[in-house]
Amino acid sequence: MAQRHVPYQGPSHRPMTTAHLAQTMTLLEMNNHELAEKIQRELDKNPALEMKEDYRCPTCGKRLINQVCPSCSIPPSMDQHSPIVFVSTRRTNSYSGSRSYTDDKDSFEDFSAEVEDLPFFVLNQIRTELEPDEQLIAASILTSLDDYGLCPTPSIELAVFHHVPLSKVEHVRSLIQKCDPLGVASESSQDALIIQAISLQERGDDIPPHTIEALEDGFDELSHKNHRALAKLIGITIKDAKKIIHFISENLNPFPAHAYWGTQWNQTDDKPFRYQDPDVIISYSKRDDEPQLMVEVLWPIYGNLKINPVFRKVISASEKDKSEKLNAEYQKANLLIKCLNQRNHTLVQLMQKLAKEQRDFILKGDKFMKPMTRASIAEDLNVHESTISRAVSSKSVQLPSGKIVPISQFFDRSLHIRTIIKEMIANETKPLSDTKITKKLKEKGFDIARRTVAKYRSMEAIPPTHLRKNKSKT
DNA sequence: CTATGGCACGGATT
DNA sequence: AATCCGTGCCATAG
Repeated sequence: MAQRHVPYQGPSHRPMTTAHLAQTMTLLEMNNHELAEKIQRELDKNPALEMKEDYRCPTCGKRLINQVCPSCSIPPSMDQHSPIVFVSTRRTNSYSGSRSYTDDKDSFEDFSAEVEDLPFFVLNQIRTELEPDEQLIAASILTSLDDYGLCPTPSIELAVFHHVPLSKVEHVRSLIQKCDPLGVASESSQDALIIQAISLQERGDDIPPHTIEALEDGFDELSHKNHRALAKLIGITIKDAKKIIHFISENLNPFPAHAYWGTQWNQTDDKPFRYQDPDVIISYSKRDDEPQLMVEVLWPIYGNLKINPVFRKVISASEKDKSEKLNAEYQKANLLIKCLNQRNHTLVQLMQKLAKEQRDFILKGDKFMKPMTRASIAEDLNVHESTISRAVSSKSVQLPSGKIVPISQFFDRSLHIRTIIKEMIANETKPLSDTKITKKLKEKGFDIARRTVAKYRSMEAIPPTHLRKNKSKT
């Protein structure tokens, strides 16, 4: 890749008119929700534009296979670390004007603030993965959540109610349980805990051996904190049993609704959580044993934007004064389409880079976040940094875990240190003071000031030393 | 006296 | 040019 250290953008580099540039910028800034509305508006007022509801690649026009464009997806190379990136027409729930926030913005907000947000939050995470009938089931499960985030209604009952096979209900439920407040909509606390433990294990966290067994078979003993009975039941030492109980009480949450969910949007503004559709979805498929990342840049509308084919003929057929006006509309339509392609291109490039650089973060979690700046990305991609800024702004991405986070989180400079601090405090025997944490971090090679540790701590809502209890560690 | 939180400054980032 | 973030200094609480 040719490196250009002086970012240069000008007419000679790419034949762009100023209008083209300006519009690309505006479009780039928008997230899919805004863009969908914008496109709808253009569609309404410009007869030269036409939306065709077939499934062709928005970028190159080729027919999509499995919602994936065969030629535009950046092909997987031998290198496992390069993710597949493509523009996807997968449906999200925000679609051109069908749910307009402008009309009933207030009522919608009131509604979501008043009703417990959790069901919405969860449903929106998985809506795109569900068939329409499954969505119904999901909705019904989620609306019957109790205050703890559990759904005590047995699956069979739901199956009967909806006249669907039991396996289907169970399938939907298991999908829901993997959503953000992990274990949500489980039938019981026990199930919720099991799900959480399994997913922690899958994520590669250290969990004491036999934890899952203990949860499955020795739940009574666990809840009474009866070390001895538990140890006997599973056939482990009392010490290990204590470890398990400690681990569970510190890391798992029998009441999913009480966990912090959606914190990444909450922490900045104190407004109640508001769900936002992702603009990008990252998932992975296991191939061999290395997961292959797949990045879908979502296309904001169902169909494809095209120039209305008859429009051209109408232009030449009409009289001069009228054709001027039509021609202008034609140009405008053309421009919009070009700019949209430009936007897609930039987004794909950006995500390609991000997914490659932050692979560990995406797969393994916050701890593996690599600090990076927008400027460095811009340099690598040979675009102006403001371009990256715009592309990143107000967009969100759904990670394989189902969490939806703003793309700007990929540029969080302190996230990895914060996670390490969190971990240190979680594992501390006796409360560590900020100074001690600072020292420990220095040993690990993180040179940050004591004051900064304090800041991070408060960001993570961890109480100061003297308020933290002594944790007896076996 | 030690540990923390508040305020504000300067440099980095956007 | 505007904003964000890390840090130092100081007051206050324990």
